[in-house]
Amino acid sequence: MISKACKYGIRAAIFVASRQGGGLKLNIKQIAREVDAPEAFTAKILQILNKHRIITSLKGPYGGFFIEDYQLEQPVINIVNAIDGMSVFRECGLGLKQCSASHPCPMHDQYKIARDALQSAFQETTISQLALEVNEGGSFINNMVLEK
Amino acid sequence: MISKACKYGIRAAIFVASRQGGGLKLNIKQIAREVDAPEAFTAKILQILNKHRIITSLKGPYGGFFIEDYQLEQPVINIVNAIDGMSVFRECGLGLKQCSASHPCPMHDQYKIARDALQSAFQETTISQLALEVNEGGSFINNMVLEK
DNA sequence: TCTATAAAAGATAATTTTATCTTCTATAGA
DNA sequence: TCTATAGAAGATAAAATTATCTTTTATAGA
Repeated sequence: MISKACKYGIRAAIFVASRQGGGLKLNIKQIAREVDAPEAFTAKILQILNKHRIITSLKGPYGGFFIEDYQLEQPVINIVNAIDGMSVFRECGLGLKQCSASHPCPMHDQYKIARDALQSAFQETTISQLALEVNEGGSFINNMVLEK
Repeated sequence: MISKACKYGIRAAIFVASRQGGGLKLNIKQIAREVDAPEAFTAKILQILNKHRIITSLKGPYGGFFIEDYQLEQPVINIVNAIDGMSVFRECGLGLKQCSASHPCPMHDQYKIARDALQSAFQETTISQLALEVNEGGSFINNMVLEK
């Protein structure tokens, strides 16, 4: 579907957004811990997100990651695009190099429905919406802690 | 989304189905060529499909792969299940280990729509339907040959 | 029974993705 | 200006997936 890196990236961006405000900055260690992602790998992903201006980073003491107001209203698909690219939303369900309405694979129509639904899901949802949901306690960006 | 192996497998099964009848058997070389898949890898995949009784194989001279009548009406999801398993249709869109209506990730509802659409696409389509489409010339299971 | 054929099984290799580790750079504050 | 902090960049490693190669097994026909 989408890569693990991309999923970590979305969770990380949501977390940063959920803590936005008051000049607060988050460091890699915190972010990785809170979204249950490997630290060094998360650092790489945050780097990409910063380059694509999805979040913002500042080096040095008191530095870290944060999200600016204008970045909050971006659709989640921007994160997918930054990390995986947009090809998932164009690729053939049966792996053909060219597959379109004019030269379709036999599952083209059915698959397109699912692929378009996926694209809409990411396109129509903003980072701030997800952060809000998490802050309201209705949803989660880390794994459940299992009771013993 | 689904693995390359699985896509090769679906294309191969459709091809075998499209040539079904008259006791005709197809060998690995032909199948791989016709569906534009690497030969040795296709052999492995056909092995899996045979084990799961999605297609049938016979060793030895005049042997090869074919599909029996009862196998033709199977939904394509059986192929996905044989090669990739059913987890794609259950997994969280943001990669959480547990994600459900009661402990959802913030994209749960939107993602579920796409994931369910994908499952339906594979569940509601049979191998014979796709083979028929290919035989009628309306769709393709190999890459277009580009004119020079 | 022997031989040729074709798939199955097993071993190995290449590639991609995920993950980690080390060094470099920017920045704040003393 | 010096030092400590924290991200960026680069190199390396581990794991998973894709792909290939070799050997074994089953089978039809001579």
